[in-house]
Amino acid sequence: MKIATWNVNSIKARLDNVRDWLNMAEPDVLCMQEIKCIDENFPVEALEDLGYNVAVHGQKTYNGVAILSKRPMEDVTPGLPGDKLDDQARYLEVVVSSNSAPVRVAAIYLPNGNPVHGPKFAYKLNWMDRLIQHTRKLLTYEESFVLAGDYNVIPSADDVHDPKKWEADALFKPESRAKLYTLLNLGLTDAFRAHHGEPHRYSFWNYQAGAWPKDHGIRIDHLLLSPPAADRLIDADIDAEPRDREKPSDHVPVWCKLED
DNA sequence: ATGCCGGGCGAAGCCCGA
Repeated sequence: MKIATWNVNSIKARLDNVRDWLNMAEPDVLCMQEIKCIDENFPVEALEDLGYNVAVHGQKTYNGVAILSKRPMEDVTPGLPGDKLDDQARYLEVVVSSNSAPVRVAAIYLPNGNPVHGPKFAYKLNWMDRLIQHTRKLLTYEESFVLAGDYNVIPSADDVHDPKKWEADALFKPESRAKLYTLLNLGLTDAFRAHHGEPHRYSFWNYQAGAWPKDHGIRIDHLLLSPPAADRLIDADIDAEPRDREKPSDHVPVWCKLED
């Protein structure tokens, strides 16, 4: 089962690119972030025509996540628990059926957190605390799950072209990285890193300053696997090809393959 | 380069992203 994550930066602006990639890569599941539309405006029919079931948790203008799955989805649950006042659409969880054990899949759009001196950074760290708490609960089920998304956290200096330039940024601040490590240290596996030790592989390149042709990127899109899912991990990679297309997203898809 | 692109909103120019 191939499971992918991609911050598409507006599904309306990216529909053609998304369709092309789905046809080429043929993932069983795609978690999308920053769809930037309300549920009613999500192109459900266009994606159903490609053979996908669709689950959407959108909002107007900003954020928004969605999950496409060729297999049936159950227990579709929008929203990260832990703060009833949080109205930002950044989390969607489903259970995807499989030939063996089903896989719980979450689409995650973790807050950016900049600027670091202010409420946005506090919101990011609090959101990560909620994700850690929720993950603790999921782990008690002892099942396969994949937390897939735009984490807006650079794990290490190997995951950024110029660590110095990013050291004061919310994506690379020690506080953000510490929370990511706390999450990983619960027993999760970074699917890409499990298959790739090489440094300087990126999932995001800024639109500005020729970041893509100069390969000035960062790795911030991750698939984090529970122990039973990690036992089923066959392969994982970043597919940078869509960044070279016309009207690209600034992020590219990251995927993993699990035994069915 | 704390805004160089790019998208939403809405119909100009601001907000936001990472």
